[in-house]
Amino acid sequence: MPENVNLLPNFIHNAIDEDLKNGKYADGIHTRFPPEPNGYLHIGHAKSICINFGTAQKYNGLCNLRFDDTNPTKEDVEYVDSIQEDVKWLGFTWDDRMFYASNYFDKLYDFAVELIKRGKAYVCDLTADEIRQYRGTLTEPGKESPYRSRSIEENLDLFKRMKDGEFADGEKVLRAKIDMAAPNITMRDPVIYRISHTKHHRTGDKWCIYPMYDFAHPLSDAIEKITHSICTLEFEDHRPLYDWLLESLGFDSNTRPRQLEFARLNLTNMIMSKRKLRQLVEGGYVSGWDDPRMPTISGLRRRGYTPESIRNFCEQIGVAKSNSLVDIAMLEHCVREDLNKRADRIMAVLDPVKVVITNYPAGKCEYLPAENKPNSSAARYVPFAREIYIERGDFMEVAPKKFFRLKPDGEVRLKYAYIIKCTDIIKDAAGNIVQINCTYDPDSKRGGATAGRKIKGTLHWVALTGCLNAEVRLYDYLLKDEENHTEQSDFIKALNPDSLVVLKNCKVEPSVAWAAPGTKYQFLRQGYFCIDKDSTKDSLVFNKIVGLRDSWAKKKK
RNA sequence: UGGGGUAUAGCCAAGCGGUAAGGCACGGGACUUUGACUCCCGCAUUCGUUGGUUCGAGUCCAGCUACCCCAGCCA
Repeated sequence: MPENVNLLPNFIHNAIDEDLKNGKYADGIHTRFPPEPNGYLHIGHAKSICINFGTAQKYNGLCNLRFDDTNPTKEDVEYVDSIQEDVKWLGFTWDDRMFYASNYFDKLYDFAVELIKRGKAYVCDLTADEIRQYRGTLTEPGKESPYRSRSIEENLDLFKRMKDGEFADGEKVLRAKIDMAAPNITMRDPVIYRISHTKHHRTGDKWCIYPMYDFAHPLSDAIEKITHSICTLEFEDHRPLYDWLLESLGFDSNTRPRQLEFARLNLTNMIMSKRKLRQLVEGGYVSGWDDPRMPTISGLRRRGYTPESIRNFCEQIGVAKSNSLVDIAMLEHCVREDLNKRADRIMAVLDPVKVVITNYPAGKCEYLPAENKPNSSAARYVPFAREIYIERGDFMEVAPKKFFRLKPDGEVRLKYAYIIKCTDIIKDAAGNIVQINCTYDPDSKRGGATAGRKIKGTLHWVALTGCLNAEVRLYDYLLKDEENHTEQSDFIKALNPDSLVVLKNCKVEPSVAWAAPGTKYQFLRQGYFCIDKDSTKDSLVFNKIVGLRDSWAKKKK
């Protein structure tokens, strides 16, 4: 069952409504998500996926998954597998409609031949360098290739020989014959087929010529009967070519696909370019494509993000044409919102300091009932004993005015347990606090005579008895700067050196002992955490997904 | 003085000639055995700018400005 995405009203839907009103696309709306299998999908692709699948859903139409694999020098099967996994994980299905542009190579070849027959394409012998020179500049028109006026017969013959492998890479190309003086550079006789004696990951050695995106894409769309071909803004200049091709090959304007362009997603503090992400992986700056700091779908999944939260994020940011930089806080809000509803609450102490409750009997252990979730009556039992750990940051020897936590002679409530009072502290030779002694109020447990006493602060804790040792990995943004305007070459210098902090001495309550990797929890008062795939039952590893909102931390600033 | 786009709050973003939605962020308050959650309240006399049309303009027209994209045999 595909999940629903409820996109906000947007210009794409307005355009579709208009088309429908004008009697176009009477057979229904059909979109496609067309990744090139040359890298892992990231949150920006998630936006595109939600738009394409979400638009199809809204109009009771269909959305295909299509691998845009027209450049074998850059593509690999490793990526087609991960892309499928990621789209599925996000909650979408393509049923039996998974296609490859490479499936259409025969048809595409025939279309090219047809174009030649119609006098709208020619084989050009200019070198890549010469083509560039002939193209002109932004302000000056190009000039026509000397090969532009070859006869249809000669073009047909040459193109077939290109296909048959008679020429070396780069020796010849097939070009659309449009207008070398066009103000739009895309229309200055664009290359539509190039020679590349490269093995393709799907078609093997069958082909030594491969179609260019500008040729393959509109025709693949037409072959699949796509109605709305949604892509990003940088392809806006290519739309005239998209239309020119379909027009030139005689596709009916009432049913042929229409290209619509939206602004790609940018997020503050995030690296989104495929090339930079690859550089992070290959340079060892992160542990892989699924490093929890990566904006990849696999990274977010490992970090502990849920598909629901990502879909919801994509709904909330909207779809428009203005370049935007979305605050990462928006994404974080979406995970918190989702996890707040579903994550079990547990107690874990990340930076432990020992507390001894001096009037609590040695050797005694109580199992206290604790809620798992706000809306669940099911309870777990957490052991309580004379010696417990609390968070080092929850004690201050000299505390500021509004510090509701433990301080000398101060009282604090232990969540699910008793009210304790700090009586004295023990330090080592260097002056570090190694132990805090407290007394407890035996009647202050839930249901007890003094349970209702108003105590401002409540702390989480873990008893030494039965507690689990864990490693917790804390993540921060890969980029400290909100805006990522660094150049390709030096963005590495802008990386946050503290994006990963590993805590090895964390103490977790025993209830999580058998939890599987991927399980998400709220560590009370701290944030949401997820068991990492590196975790074993002997050594637990948690990823911090996102912290709880923290008005105290804000106040301290 | 090539072409194509985009400008509405700190960040996204609705708005389609009738008097500025919503979310995030932020600030204040209530509640609280999570300084969380939840709930209230506040947050654009004004829509890049200047003119024009109109009873009425963020919406229509003209000029100006700023920013983004395009000169791969990448997608």
